[in-house]
Amino acid sequence: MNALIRKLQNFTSFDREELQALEELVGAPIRIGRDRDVISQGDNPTGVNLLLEGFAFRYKTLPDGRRQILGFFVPGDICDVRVFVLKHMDHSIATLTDSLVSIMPGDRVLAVTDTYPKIARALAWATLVEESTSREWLLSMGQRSAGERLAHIFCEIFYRMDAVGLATGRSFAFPVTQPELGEATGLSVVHLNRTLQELRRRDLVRFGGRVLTILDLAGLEALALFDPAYLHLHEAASRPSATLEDA
Amino acid sequence: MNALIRKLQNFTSFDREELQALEELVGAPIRIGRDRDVISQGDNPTGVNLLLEGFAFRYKTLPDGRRQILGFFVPGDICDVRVFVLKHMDHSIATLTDSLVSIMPGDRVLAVTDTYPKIARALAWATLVEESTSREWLLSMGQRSAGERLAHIFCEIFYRMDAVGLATGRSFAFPVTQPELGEATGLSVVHLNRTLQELRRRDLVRFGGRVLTILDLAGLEALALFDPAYLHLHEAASRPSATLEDA
DNA sequence: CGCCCACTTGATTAATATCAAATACTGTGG
DNA sequence: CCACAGTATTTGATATTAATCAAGTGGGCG
Repeated sequence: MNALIRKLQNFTSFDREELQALEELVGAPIRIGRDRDVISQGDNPTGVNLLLEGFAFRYKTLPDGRRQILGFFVPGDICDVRVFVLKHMDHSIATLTDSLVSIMPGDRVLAVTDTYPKIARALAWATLVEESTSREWLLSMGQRSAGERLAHIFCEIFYRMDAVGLATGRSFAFPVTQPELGEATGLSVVHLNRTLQELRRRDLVRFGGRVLTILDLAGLEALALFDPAYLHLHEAASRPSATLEDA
Repeated sequence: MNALIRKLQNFTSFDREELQALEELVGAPIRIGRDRDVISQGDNPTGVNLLLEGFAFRYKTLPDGRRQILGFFVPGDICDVRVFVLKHMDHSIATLTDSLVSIMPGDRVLAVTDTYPKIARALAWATLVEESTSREWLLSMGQRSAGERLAHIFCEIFYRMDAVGLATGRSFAFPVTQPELGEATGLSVVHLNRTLQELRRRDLVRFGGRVLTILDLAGLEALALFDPAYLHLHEAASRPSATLEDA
């Protein structure tokens, strides 16, 4: 079963027919090497990108080269379902590792969401969760200290990896380098390194060789002021009023 | 003509029937006083909020009281069309001044978007612009210095006010206090104040008495590394492939 | 009048960036 | 397998940015 389905099942459950439709939505996967753009700022988006395997991130740059990582993609994540409406991408998406990406043709997505309202709603949920995550990052950048910020990212990735079944206990692949973590937290590499060492020294995490292990989840969450509510996991969609899947 | 229509016309044009439908979508306005929540974190969203008059902002708080302003609303802005899908608001929206807000019932929005695909697409555009803005803010918080950040917010608000016809030359109402600007930029009040004084000293802006005047737009944009592309203004939607208004 | 803010200034401290350099690690060509 | 180049990680020293502390001014409002 693919990671997208697994992820959407955090929101709702699907019957056999819906599962079939979702499976068929995912087209031929494309292999993309490490550190390559999946789609670049300025491009005219033609399809909906889905990350099947590997890791990726969204980023934006300033004309002088400064780069900010806006969020990470783990398997099952979608690069914005309605990206079509705009003529030009206002940011880029790049791989962190060799990845398997599927480009879902827009008309196919449209057909499936027209036929299966529950799928439409689940995709809308995925988009809203991403927006919510982006808001939480903004809160982090503006108000959390370096240590809180880093701890918060670690907590988030853990919950997200766990939600798609990719965590082994409290350990999981997180193939990000320290320069990249610096760009995600808005810290210089040097300061990020020292901040990370502090988390290690406090026995909160182990991080090295592309694997992150959370040694003390409660402690890490407390430091980060982490509240998983913003990820909207396990929100069974039972509200009849939640029918606005198409706006 | 209301500000919502004016705003959506940055994306597309409407015929008489569509204009009528849009007018009817906007229900009885509700007056809300200054510094009050329009909707609060944890609330179950019941309708789509539209700001007709006044100013508001989206914010999120940490348990210890630190608050981050995530973005500003100017007249015509919508507080996320698909907010229904989620059970609980993950952030709050509050007024900056006495405001006029209309709550559009979800089923009415649904009916109109079902009947008028162009309206559906325009609303999707509005949502995507907001997400794009949120990403630009994240870039600002992570990579721009204090001065660049403040200049960038000033540029953004100017373009947005201008787009809904609320700027007089390069002057417009921006009734935000310095403590609030501090929460928007992630700076302490003291540092924000000094940063603002620096912009004044360089004759880039005049700001006081709730009115912002941009004295040197080119200079302010250069300092902020501002590129209005992320606001996706004047993007006439002519692409036939842009039919995914409902996902 | 008196209080609560908003705004401002100065002094000091804390957080973070920058500069410089050494050590490891990774993949590549020979 | 080894040498090498290019990163990534780490450390120390210093500079810059921004927060905090403290206090004073001024406006709006009950």
